[in-house]
Amino acid sequence: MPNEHLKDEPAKEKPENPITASAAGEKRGDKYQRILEAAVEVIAEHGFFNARVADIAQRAGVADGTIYLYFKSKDQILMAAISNAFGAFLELARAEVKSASEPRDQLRRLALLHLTSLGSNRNLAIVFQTELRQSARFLAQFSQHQLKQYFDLIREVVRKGQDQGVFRGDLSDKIVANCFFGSLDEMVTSWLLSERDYSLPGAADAVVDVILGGVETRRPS
Amino acid sequence: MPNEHLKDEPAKEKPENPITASAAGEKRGDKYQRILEAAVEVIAEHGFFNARVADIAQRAGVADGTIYLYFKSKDQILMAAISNAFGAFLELARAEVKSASEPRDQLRRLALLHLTSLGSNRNLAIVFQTELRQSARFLAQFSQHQLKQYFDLIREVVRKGQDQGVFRGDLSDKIVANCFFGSLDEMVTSWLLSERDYSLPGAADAVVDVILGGVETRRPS
Amino acid sequence: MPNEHLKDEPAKEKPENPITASAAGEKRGDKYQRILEAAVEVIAEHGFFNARVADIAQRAGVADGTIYLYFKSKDQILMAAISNAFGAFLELARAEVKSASEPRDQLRRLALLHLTSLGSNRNLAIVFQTELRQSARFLAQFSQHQLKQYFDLIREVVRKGQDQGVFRGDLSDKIVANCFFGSLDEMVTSWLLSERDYSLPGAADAVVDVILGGVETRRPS
Amino acid sequence: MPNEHLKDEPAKEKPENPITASAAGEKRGDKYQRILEAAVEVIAEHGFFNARVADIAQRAGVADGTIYLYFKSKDQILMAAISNAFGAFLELARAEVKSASEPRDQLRRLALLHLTSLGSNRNLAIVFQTELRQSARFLAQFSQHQLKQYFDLIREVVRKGQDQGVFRGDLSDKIVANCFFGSLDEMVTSWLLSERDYSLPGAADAVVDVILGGVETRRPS
DNA sequence: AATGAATGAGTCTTCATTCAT
DNA sequence: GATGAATGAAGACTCATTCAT
Repeated sequence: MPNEHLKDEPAKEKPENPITASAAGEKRGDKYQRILEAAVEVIAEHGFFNARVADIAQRAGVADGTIYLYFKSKDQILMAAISNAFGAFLELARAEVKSASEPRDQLRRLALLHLTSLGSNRNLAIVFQTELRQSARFLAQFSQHQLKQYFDLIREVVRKGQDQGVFRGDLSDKIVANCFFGSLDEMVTSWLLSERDYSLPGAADAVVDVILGGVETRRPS
Repeated sequence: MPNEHLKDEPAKEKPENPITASAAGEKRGDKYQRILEAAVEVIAEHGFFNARVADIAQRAGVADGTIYLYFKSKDQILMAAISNAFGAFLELARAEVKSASEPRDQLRRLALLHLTSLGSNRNLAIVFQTELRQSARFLAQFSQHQLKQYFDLIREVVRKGQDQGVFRGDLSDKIVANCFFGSLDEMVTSWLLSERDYSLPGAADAVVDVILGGVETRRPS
Repeated sequence: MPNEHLKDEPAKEKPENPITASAAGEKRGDKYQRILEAAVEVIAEHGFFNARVADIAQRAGVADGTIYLYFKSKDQILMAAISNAFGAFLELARAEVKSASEPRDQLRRLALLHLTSLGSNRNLAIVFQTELRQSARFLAQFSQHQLKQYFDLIREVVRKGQDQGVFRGDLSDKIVANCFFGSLDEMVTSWLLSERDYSLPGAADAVVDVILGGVETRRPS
Repeated sequence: MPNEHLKDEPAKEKPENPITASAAGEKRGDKYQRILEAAVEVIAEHGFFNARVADIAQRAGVADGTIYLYFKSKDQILMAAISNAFGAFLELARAEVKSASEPRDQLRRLALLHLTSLGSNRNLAIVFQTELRQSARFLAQFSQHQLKQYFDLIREVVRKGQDQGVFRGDLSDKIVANCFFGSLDEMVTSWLLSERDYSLPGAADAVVDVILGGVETRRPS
């Protein structure tokens, strides 16, 4: 488990695929991971509904039938891929929160992690941005559970900030979390649709600036 | 109905489904619209890929084959439905911007329109939140064009605010627009996934508060 | 054609496929029947589990998908084919019973009908002999219902004969019906497995002779 | 080979599974038999075509691949199971015939054996009633051979009875054998489809009564 | 213009069989 | 001999699209 990643800030110095990387580790053998990775690639390329199981198998270098030794159905592959990757991300996010104690700092780190993680794995980003919502509705279990945990993590930080008086107390923590997540999410989306000629993590500060600016209590100059 | 929000803005006095409503007008006859509306309903219910053309036809009260007198393919239906609805929304958004002159006011109005429009038509909201991104990738033309116009509208307001000195000049207008749109977008998404037991437009002020708070130049107290 | 077997039994003067024939009549259009007939042919040839839907479609002269406009599943085709044919046979059997009043005569006629019907349509006979029992277990509804009615018809005749004193009263009507049906059934099976170089209806008298001989009350010579 | 079962008549006092029992004997080792028995169970439960080799393997407590060390194919398993069981039954039947000399007595014993054997092993009965005919057509060699031998045995008894003048000479021995076998066969089938709340061997006398009654020469009272 | 029966290409999934260990 | 993971061929079924009426 690649969680020993950051004391101070070194995490951002080696940001390649923090999510996928942590998913490795031979869980259920090599093929399980290969299929999962192939699935993310193919789904990113064609979208879930246009992705053929045969393509995933081929890209994973296994026979079609082998897929079904590891997954019950095509749906399950998507679920597993998202859940797997998001679960890893969630761990990182929690570690990130723990690695700091000041709420503003914590949000800043979360934002950076969010953009770094997705910015370093385009395929995963695509799956997250386009398939996650689909699955949220149709394969409903997922987002209700894991995504909510991410939100809860953000909300906790917000509430702590409010308790400490560094964040405005007149805002719903839920709305703040929505703005925070939504802003980051949209950054990723627009980055995906763009030529991706700029650094996504590089925009983290600006985004945090905006959100924190609206959330912080005004310090009389 | 979250409409009693403004005093002297006649435009919003008939806000029920501002998007869909404006799409009416017998374009290419009654059936065209009926099919479009049926498509939004069915797609909202099952998702684009699980929506069957036969279902759309049935809900529209026409024969399967009739669909193809009006649309070239299933893809075209989704495109048209989104484009149609979004085009109407875009008009409203432009009118909203014109109806005010102060940038902060303009953003406030846009936010309210955004949340009111989607908050008053659940089906359309679903299609926007879940299918729009898919289509952005697969039926690519759309978002590149119409969604960009919406973004550009926001960015213009932001830039104007920066020029006038009411918004911080050190922020990229694009990033601000992303935060603005992303926040609203996430509000809608979380509202859809929730029990929808609260008023979406009612949250507009809070969202604008956060974003504007981070964007406005700090007035020395 | 084994039809010239009887002098004064008008019912049997047009016995070509009494079962299938009566099933005709454009029920649900031409294709429904064509598919059913094709199904019987293909199933007779390969057995139900080895029969491919595509083959049935081809033999019926329709597209694969067309099958599913008329039947819900492959199983349903078998069910329908058997039920359809057996229903028609059941009607004939009832008519046959009504056409005579003397129990021995009634059994004689039933036997002749049984052998004539299956003897004149080899494919149907195969399906009945080999697939009926399978379906009795797996598509259980059928035999529980229709086949039971045939048995009940036989048992009624037997009971009437017992009441009238022409049949031994010390035998269970169920066992007698089993012997009667089983004997006929086995005649068909062995005929199917043989070269079919003899007339099946021609054996009716002998079978009835044996069964009746064992069932009749002994008339003192 | 447990065939030393009857001197006079005790055979019927311990009728549990005469067929299966005789099949034992470590032919080609323990696993061969275990697989055969598992096959009968699984096939009885699901039917041959719905029975998976993996299920048979599991029930036999061996690995999937092991099956193929003992059998060439799935078809071969069915063939072997039926052949094995029927071969044992055939031996019993021959012994039964030898154990008596009077034709009527011989038929009576055969009937009792038939009903006892199948009545004491439901799974085997199912396989015989439902799969035997299938295999008769598709795995053709079998019934043409073994089943024919059983028929021939019956026919010999019948012919001997005719020669001795105890059976009517005007009946085809084949037809009589068909009636005899068919009646017994149907008894088993109807017993299987019923709740099996009655004793199958208990019906032997009645069946023999009917058949013999129709076959015996009438003794002038 | 409208219909809706018909089409048939496309794909997920199963499972008998193999073979490296 | 024994295993069981892996294979991949095969087939039922769906549904967007067409076209004769």
